[in-house]
Amino acid sequence: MAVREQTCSIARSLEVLGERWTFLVLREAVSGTTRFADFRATLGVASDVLSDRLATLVDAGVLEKRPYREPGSRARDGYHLTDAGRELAVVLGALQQWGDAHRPYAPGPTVLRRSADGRPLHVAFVDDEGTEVPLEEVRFVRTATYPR
Amino acid sequence: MAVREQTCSIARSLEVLGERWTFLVLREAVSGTTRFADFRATLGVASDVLSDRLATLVDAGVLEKRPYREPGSRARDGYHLTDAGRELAVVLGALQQWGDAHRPYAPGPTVLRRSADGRPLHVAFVDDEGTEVPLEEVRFVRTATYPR
DNA sequence: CTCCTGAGTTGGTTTCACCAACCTAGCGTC
DNA sequence: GACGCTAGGTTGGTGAAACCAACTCAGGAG
Repeated sequence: MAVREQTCSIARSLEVLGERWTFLVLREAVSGTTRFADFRATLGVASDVLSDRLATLVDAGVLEKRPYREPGSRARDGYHLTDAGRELAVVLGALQQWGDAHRPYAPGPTVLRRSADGRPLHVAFVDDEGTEVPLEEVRFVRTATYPR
Repeated sequence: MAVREQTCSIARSLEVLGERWTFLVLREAVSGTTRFADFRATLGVASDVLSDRLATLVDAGVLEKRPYREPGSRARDGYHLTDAGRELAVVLGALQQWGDAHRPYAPGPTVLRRSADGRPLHVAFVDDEGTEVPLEEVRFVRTATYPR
């Protein structure tokens, strides 16, 4: 990846999120995981890589370290989502719904998203009044200078 | 990344999309790029890597090769989005909006999404009636066995 | 003071991205 | 019909990054 500062906001997002394991770490974080050992156990990621990814995410303000103390144990740091991190739920939701639709898995969709009242949700483009806009009506428009 | 089949749909998406450059290739594809040389020129990616990524995306049914013929030139293959590929616009939109919000770039947001009528759009969770649902009301629920 | 456990760090191996150079149709040109 | 040009790759070598196993380090438990 080029080192120069990226004008494209997708590229800038990927500077933080684009490394191997990062989205999976965030998936775990969104579903409540906060401890190093729990990330490691559920993901099966090598500890040096996990250590690096957590540090990158903390640097970027996606996660924050927060000390906790298990009774009868010394103080340790847990990793908690910041507001910026919580907003990544939209990206994760979009990835999940695409995977459910286009990377089929014999046992069927394994994870669903539901609101607090239990109704099914999906991720979509929405106009400024909060109403879904179908994909065919969406255009990507470039408004400024573009990389390279 | 583990080789075994992933039960998580996010992980399954990332098997196809999670390599370096893939999202940037798709960003270009969504904005109309179809030719090898054009991907190369706008992204600055090495040709062997580009070749590999395009092949992966074709294999996964995200892109399809379609022959074209420039007048006075031989037939070549262009790379065009399939329906599955077009649906990735939601993921790209979500990444872009997060980058605009949380990875600031001095000149300000560089790319906006607008519908055909020019109104601004964003990406969000939506209920089954097509109405936006605020993030705080969204829960990720696991409905089946989970990796590891 | 020894053992255990969580949270990493360190060292060696394999994979992958990067770069430059090369290949290969087919077309236009002479 | 040989010659060069161009798009779309492939090949070979190098350095970084992921992977794995082993080790460290701090504090509490016994």
